[in-house]
Amino acid sequence: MNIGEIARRSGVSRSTVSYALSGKRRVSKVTQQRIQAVIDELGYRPNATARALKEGRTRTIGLVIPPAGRRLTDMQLGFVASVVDAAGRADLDVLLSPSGGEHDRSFERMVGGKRVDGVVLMEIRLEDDRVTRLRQTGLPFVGIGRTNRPEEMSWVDIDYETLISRCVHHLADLGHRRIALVNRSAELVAAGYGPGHRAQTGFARAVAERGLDSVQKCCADDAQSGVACVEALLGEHPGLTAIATINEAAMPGMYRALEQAGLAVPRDFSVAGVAAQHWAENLHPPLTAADVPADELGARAVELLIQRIADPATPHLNLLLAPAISLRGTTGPARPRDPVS
Amino acid sequence: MNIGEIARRSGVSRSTVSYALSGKRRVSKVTQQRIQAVIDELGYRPNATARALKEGRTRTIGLVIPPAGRRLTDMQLGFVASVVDAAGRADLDVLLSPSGGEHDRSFERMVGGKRVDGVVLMEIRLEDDRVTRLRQTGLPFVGIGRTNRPEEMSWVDIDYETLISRCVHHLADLGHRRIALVNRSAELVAAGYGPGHRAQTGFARAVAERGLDSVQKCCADDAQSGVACVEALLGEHPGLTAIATINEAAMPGMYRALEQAGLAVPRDFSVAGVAAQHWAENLHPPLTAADVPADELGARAVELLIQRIADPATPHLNLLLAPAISLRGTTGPARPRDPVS
DNA sequence: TTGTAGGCGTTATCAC
DNA sequence: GTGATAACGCCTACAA
Repeated sequence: MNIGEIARRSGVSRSTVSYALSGKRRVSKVTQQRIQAVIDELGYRPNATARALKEGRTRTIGLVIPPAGRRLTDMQLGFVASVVDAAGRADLDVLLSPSGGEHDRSFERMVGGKRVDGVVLMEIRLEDDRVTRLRQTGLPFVGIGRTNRPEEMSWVDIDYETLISRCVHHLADLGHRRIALVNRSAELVAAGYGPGHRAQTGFARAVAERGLDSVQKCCADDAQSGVACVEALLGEHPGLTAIATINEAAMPGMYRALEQAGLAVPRDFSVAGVAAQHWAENLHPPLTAADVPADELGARAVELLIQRIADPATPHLNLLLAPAISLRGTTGPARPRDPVS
Repeated sequence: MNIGEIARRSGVSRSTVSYALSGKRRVSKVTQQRIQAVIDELGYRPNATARALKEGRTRTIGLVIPPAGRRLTDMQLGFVASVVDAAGRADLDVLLSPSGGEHDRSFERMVGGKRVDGVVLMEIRLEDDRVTRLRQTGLPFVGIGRTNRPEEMSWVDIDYETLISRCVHHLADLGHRRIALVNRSAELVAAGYGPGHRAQTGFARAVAERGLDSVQKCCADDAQSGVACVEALLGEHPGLTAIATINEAAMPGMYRALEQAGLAVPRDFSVAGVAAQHWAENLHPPLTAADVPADELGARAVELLIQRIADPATPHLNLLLAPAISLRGTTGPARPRDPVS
């Protein structure tokens, strides 16, 4: 079932059918109707592959997500959902590539094989081979996140450095003197994951500015690791009264460990973080956090990408968000731990 | 940059380059190396679109997920992850289509435009237009879930009817006489969502077999709705001592409502359900539940699909899983509520 | 061992 | 207002 068959049955040429469909050339009303009748009868739809070959574009964007095996955080999920949603609104399809490091087969198929018109890249590292590869091919792409040389690409990102710094200042304002940073997983940070490093930077800066005692810890992205992490922190640092974190997925476990240690939040212990708005609101208790508008970010990334696809010569655009901290009741005045009971 | 360019620079014909690449014909060592050198130098990769057009297949499968706007449950997420993972292992790419009802544009592009070699369908309804459409086009597809006429398609599914029935029997064995079923959202059930209906059936059957008092309630897929749902149940049914549920996403809220009502689990109130294994284990407290192996299910769906793509005449295969209930401590002997305090 | 040529299904240019 | 025809880039009979 192809355009030739429709043409034959309608008694016209293939080009006429094509034009009847696209409207790029006037077609007489009668032939138009005759063609439409045949199309409806046979349920014909143009072959997208042939069209893509002819037009030189696939009307598809690639979405590179963290590699298989790792569970997506709520924020990442929000990115994916909003990218897919925004693409759909623009009648673009989304091809998924779960790939992390270099030489990933699905990534290479997508990029090398020109399967997509552009790419949205998630979980970018400070040095990122995928960015290098994409720049080399000239395929339009937009990062949700950025590398060490952000001026070389288009991206949207969260200003983790500023946000974690604000968390620390907020906690310091409440009188906390010993604060811990709970980061993402050690592997991720070791691999040069941007937010992990920038959170460290912002934390270190704010802690220095306020002259606080501090400790940093990496923690895998799950509840159990959150429990272990906080247990360790409490054990090793008796004076600790507050945590700042960018690790959403570990939060439920962190709460649990505090509870089991007999520490009430925010009476005995404060927690502030950076998290997807939806997630922060639905935690129990709701987390005082810089609310990352994950949905908006994905949509903006797609907008930028569509722009770059339309005109690859567009200068690179960036969007660095530093959403305000929403107070939700997990932070309060510092109170020494282990009071003489 | 195409195969002709490589051929020209290597001083051979296009077919020789093609054969050098595919290995389907012997090529002398010297030409082989000359060609390879040029390819490496220019970084040539065959155009996937052209290849797809020629070969009549795209090496891509479609994955139809619940429509945008709704958040995926942990189980659905597990399906997506395992489908993507399994597809990747078979060097297949995954095209995403978030579409629910009928006449969805992205679904129609995917199916009508022959953008994929086969489709994995999620969240199937008892009567499902997408299934009708796929059957009509003849495109191979596999459901994660099944319609009213399961013999007409290939699918993998969870036997919610049996599992909820087992939950009820388990609770009845513990002495519970008044049990509630917390279902998925009213919209989903009204739309003919299979698991919702089959859970009702299994619940009704088991309740009748054991002569129990019962109540069924729909609940949206989020924590807040879980709170509201359980509050309503406790208020309207003072004798209630146990809940059976298939609503993962509402679980945290259900726990919270019980806690706020002063009911300890499992001492004062029991909960059993059907949930992704990963989710049940990580709830706090871990949920006594029939552990759905979401990862396996997605992988099996892809296996079936690959089989159907290879040979569309394969008879339909099914896989109906009824995993055992893992006791994790949210169910215990019935104890009357509102004891004279 | 290599080259020639046709065709996958579509769009768009040119001609009538 | 409509038709013939040449691409798009690749694969693969068929020929040499």
